[in-house]
Amino acid sequence: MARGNKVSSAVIRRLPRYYRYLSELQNKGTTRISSGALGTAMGLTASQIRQDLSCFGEFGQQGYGYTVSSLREEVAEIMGITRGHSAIVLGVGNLGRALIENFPFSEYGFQVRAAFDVDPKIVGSSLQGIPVYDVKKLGEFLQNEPVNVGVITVPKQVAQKIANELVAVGVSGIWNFTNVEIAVPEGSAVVESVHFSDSLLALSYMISPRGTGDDDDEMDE
Amino acid sequence: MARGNKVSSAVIRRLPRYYRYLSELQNKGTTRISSGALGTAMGLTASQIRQDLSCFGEFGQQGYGYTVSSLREEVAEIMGITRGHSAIVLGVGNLGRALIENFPFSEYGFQVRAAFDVDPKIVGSSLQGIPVYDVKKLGEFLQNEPVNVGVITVPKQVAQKIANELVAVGVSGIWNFTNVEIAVPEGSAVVESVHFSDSLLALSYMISPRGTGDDDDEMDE
DNA sequence: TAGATTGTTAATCGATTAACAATC
DNA sequence: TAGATTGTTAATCGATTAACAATC
Repeated sequence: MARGNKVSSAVIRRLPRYYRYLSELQNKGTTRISSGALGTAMGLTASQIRQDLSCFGEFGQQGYGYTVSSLREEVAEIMGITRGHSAIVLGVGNLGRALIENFPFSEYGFQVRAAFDVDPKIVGSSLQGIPVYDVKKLGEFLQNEPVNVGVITVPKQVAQKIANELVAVGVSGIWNFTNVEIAVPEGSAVVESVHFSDSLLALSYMISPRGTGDDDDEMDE
Repeated sequence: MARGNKVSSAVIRRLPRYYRYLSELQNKGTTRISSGALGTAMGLTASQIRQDLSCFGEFGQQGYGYTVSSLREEVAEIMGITRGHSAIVLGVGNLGRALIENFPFSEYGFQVRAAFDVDPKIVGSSLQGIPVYDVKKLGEFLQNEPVNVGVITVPKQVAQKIANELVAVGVSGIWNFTNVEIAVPEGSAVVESVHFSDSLLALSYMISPRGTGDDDDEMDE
């Protein structure tokens, strides 16, 4: 077990996929699986799966494989799902509202504590039981109730400004949905961005006659 | 110039970022840039940038660097922005509506032709001038007006079903926003997924005490 | 026990970085 | 011309795959 070593970004990005497949297997009633079978299902090699898991410990049994439910729980633990994260949503436009109303934060261990906006028409209301406050009250709110993650769904013009405020009060993660690169001081918060446009442009490349791409089959299909 | 070779996924994923930075530089009025300066701005090495670009041609000039506007155009061309893609949106819930109303498809060369839903309350209406049809009319619509990309924002239970219909009528790309893996027959359509949950779970890992991660600084900041 | 499958070490492959001749 | 910077080839680094002893 090569624990303690730095875990590469490639491995971190595969963890949620493992979790997704393991959850699916569990729902189907499958109780055990080998690295070989999981690899076939996911389009990865058995070697890679065993290598990936070995970053975190020993979860299998020789001659048997892995118990689906317990491996799933281990992966959940590794990713920090059980850590009881709290979050706030900055910007209750279409996207912010879509996330609050439809995205199952709690399934991933996050509790949304509040949302913030500038529009007086929605400030004071609540969505799914989550109160919407004036963004001016952000600092005040965070002083009383520290949160781990800020979800940025504001217009891109104010994204960096909001990020600065979040960093100032010591948020540890920023989940950024705007199409700009958020800059934070070295070692302050971690920024994870969902860049819709990057994704669409990659797709555009891949469907353009010349760029059928080599890989990527490894992802889909 | 190593043209004609297969372009790796890593390179394809960086193209949109190049485009983003070049657009920003252009907006700032910067007319020329060297691979060194661009690398510093983006957190990449000059070598990598030159290596990446060399997959597609020669765009610079020794002793000078690159002309921002023309490199930007070249990258746009490479990604297929100028190709005049058309798209339809499947599912006009919160997220579908958020995309239609806020995401600048046209900026990336996509024209949204129609949206589809099952809800009789919205079927027949239009958003931003885009008509919402009954999903039953999907096949009929596509016969008369072929589109390149289907954007899937339906509930995940029906995602695969919709994907099958899209593939059946020969769509070349699927932009999937549901939290499931879409399966398509080998060599039919390209699937590009925006997995919100994968992103949030990666963030969860990174903010969890043990998993401050090694890399990723290479991405943010 | 025999067969299966793990965790890990070694080999391979690919991607990133460094170096440098060409040249604007 | 001298300095800067490209495109490309070679060197390094890291990630994936293969192999295999350990063992359930």
